Amino acid sequence: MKKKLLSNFSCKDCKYLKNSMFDELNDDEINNIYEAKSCSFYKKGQVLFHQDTYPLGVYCINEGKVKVYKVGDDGKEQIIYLAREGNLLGYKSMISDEKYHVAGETIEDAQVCFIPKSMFMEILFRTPTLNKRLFKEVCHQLGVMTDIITNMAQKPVRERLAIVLLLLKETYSTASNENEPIVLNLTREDLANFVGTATETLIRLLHDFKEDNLITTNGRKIQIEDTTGLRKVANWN
Amino acid sequence: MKKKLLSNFSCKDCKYLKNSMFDELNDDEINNIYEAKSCSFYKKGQVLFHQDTYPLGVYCINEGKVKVYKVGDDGKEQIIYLAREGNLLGYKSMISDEKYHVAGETIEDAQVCFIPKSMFMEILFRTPTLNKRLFKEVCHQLGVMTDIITNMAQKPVRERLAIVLLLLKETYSTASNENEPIVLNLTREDLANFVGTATETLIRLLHDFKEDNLITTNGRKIQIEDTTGLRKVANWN
DNA sequence: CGAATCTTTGAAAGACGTCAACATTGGTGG
DNA sequence: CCACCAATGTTGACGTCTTTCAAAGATTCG
Repeated sequence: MKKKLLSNFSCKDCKYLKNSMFDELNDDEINNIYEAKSCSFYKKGQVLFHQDTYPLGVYCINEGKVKVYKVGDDGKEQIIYLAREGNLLGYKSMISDEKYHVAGETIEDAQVCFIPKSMFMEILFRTPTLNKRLFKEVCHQLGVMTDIITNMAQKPVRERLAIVLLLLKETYSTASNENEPIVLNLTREDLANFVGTATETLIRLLHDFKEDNLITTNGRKIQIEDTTGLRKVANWN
Repeated sequence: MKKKLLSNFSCKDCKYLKNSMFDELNDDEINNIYEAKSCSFYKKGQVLFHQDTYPLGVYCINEGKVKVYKVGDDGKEQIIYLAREGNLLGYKSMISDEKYHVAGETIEDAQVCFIPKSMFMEILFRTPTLNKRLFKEVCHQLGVMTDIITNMAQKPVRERLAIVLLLLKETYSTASNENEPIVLNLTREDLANFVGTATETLIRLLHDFKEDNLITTNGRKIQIEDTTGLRKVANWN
C-alpha cells in the first residue's frame, strides 16, 4: 500500500523547507536530514502512525494533509489538529519516549518523508540549531493547547465551529488560493470531531451559518464568505 | 507583599529535588541553579506570573500549591493544571519566546524560588542534561494536553469531575497522607473552572457523588472514599 | 447500476447553564 | 472576642443548547 518513490529529492530543494522545522539549518545540516530520509506515497486514509504504539521515526509532509487525532475512551475520534505541507509529525512522543497519544492519518493522497528514530534522535542532539528550533516549537504548541482546552471548556459549539472554520482557512490558504473555497477532504463527521460535537449538530450549525451568509458550501467544499462575521460569532480576538 | 526570605537554602538539600526537573543534574550543575535562584514567600492568592505578559524568569515551588489558569474570552478562568512542590513553572513561554498564555497563582501560602530569565536560559543551553530533561517533559505534557482536549470535547461533566477528583488525589497525595481527605484550597468555583462547568452544576454533582458514597466532604475538604467507583463513573482507563 | 457511505432533517429526551433566593462561612474591625 | 459584612456555598425552577434516535435523501465508488 505504501509505495516507495523512485526519486528521493533533496530537502534543500523542497518547496516547503522555509515553512518547516528545518528552516534554520545550514547546508551541511540539511544534508544530514536529506541523507537520513526516505520519501513515500500514501493513499488517502492511510495511517502514518498509530495511537498507543511506539514511535519508529518522524514524518515530514511533502504533499497532502494529515489529520492528527486521538480516539477517546468511547471510541470517538477527536481531531487535535490538521497538518499540512512542511509540517513535521510524530516527534513529540519520540522525544518524551512514550507511546503515541495520537494517530496521524492522511486525508488526501500524500507524499511523506520518513526519518527513522535512531537517525533523527542522533541528528537532533548533535544539531543545536534544530534542537532549539524544535524545543521552541513544542513550547509554543503547549501554549496553543491551553487555548484549545479553554475554548473547549468555555465556548458553546457554535463559537467553536466558527473558530475551526477560521482555523481551516488558515491551514488551507496559500498566497495563490486566498479567496477560493476550502476544499477539505474532511467528512462532516471529521469536522464534528474537530469541533467536538455530534455530526447532526455540526450540520445544523453549518446550515445556520449559510443562512447568515457567513459561508457557502458545495458538498465538502466550504467557502468562507465573511471572515469578520465569523470572528464575531466566535467571540474571538 | 512578596517577602524575601532571610535564608536561601541550597537546592541540593531541597526535599523536593528528586521530584523536580533538576533531579538528574550533578552537584556542579545543581550549584549553578542554587546560585542563580532566590527564594521568596508568597501569600495565598498572589500571582506569580500574569497572562499576556513576557516571562521574567522561572519559578520552582518549594512549598505550597499553585493554580495555573487561563482567562477565556468571556473572562472566566480555566484551570489548566495544579502545580505542587518541586514543580517548575513559567518556563515554556520563556523558551518559545512569547507572552504567557496562562497565569500562575498561589492557592495557599507558599515559598517559591525564582531564577531570572537570562540566568535560566544560559544554564539551560549549556547544560545538556537539563535541556534534555525539560525537552522530554514538555513533549510529555503535550501528550497529556491532547488527552485533556479529548476529554473536554467528548466527556460529559459528570465524568470530567470524576477524573478531576482522581487527579487531585494524585496531586495532593504523598506517602504519608494516603488516606486522608484532600484539603484543597480550591473554592467550588475553582473546582468548576477546573472541570469546565458552572459552579452550580459542580455542586450538584458533588452532591450526587456523596449520595453514591464515592466521596465525603467537609467544607473544602474532600475525601475520596471509592477510587474504583469514581474511575468507573469517569469511564476511564 | 447498486451497495455502502455520507448527509440531512425531524422529533424528543436529557444535560447543562442561568437566574434568583437563601444559607453558611470566614475574615476584619471595633 | 464578638458582631457584621462580604464572599462563598447551596438549592430550586426554568429555559435552552445539545445529543440521540430514527429515517429519508444524496453521493460516491467499485
